[in-house]
Amino acid sequence: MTKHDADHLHHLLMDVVRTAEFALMAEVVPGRSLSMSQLFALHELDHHAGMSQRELGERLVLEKSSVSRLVADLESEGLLTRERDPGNRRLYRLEITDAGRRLHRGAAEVLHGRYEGWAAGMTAKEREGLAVGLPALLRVMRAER
Amino acid sequence: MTKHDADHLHHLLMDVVRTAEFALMAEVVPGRSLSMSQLFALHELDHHAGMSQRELGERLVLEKSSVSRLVADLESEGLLTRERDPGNRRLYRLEITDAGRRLHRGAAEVLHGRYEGWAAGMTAKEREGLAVGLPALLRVMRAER
DNA sequence: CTTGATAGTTGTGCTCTACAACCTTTAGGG
DNA sequence: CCCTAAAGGTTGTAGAGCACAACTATCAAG
Repeated sequence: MTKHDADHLHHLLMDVVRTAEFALMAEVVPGRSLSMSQLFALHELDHHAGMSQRELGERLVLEKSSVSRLVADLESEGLLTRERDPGNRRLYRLEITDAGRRLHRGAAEVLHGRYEGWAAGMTAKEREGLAVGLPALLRVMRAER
Repeated sequence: MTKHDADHLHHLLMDVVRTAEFALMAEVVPGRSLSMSQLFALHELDHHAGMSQRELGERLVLEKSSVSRLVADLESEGLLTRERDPGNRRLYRLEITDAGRRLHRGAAEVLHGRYEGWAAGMTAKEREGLAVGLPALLRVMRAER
């Protein structure tokens, strides 16, 4: 990897982070405004029901106080439920509600459409490159820590 | 592109945004704490001297008031200079200072090292995929808007 | 029963940002 | 020439999103 390559990647990555944040989050659900963390939380809960707040915080890389408020908001909007675990009443069991699931699926739908638009603008080689490269990038970025 | 592919990309992209933000910004400069926008601004100014604040704002996708404060901070830290354009005294000509350049180069150095670590953990195919896929992704995400 | 750990909550403050209202400088008709 | 409108910036203000610290409640183990 040459110095130029590294500089190139530097610029690319920062650009992707900035741009993707806009592109991903812009009006994902008509009417309602969802933050990245909220959307991510619903996504996690749709896939792994029964998580505790601590567990959710670990996945989202958020401090427990932030999770507490995040979850309280989602609950007050009826997107998830909190119930104390009978076997260990210190922790909550978080469950996504039907409304939450609908919202998440709806958002996924919108994003899906957005991806299709993007994919249509790329060559097969480029799509293939992303499919191979992005998971690898995640793998090594995570390993680093 | 199948539905599964889209869902996969959805997850991937959100993950990359979250993870990269951490990986990119963590302690880039020992001692000093630089925000993403600050770092990006220095990067732009190191490459394109003499920009106005409006121009910088366009590149960073920031409102002019945000740019105003961002730039004022960097100036007060001696990382850039502002001088009114003699030909049009409404606008500033922003110039990165030596200190700013050193800071930016130092950060780039650190990031460079980080990239090398990451690159070492990837196969040639994966690196190639990123080099082809990321610019394409940026291209289509930008076109969309 | 006490002590310490675990899960979560609340108070507080910081950073980053946008929006609106404002000032200054410039450019273009009348 | 003015006068008006636009362009570039600044400041007041407010909101989102987050972390840290101090607190409460529950549990586990000696």
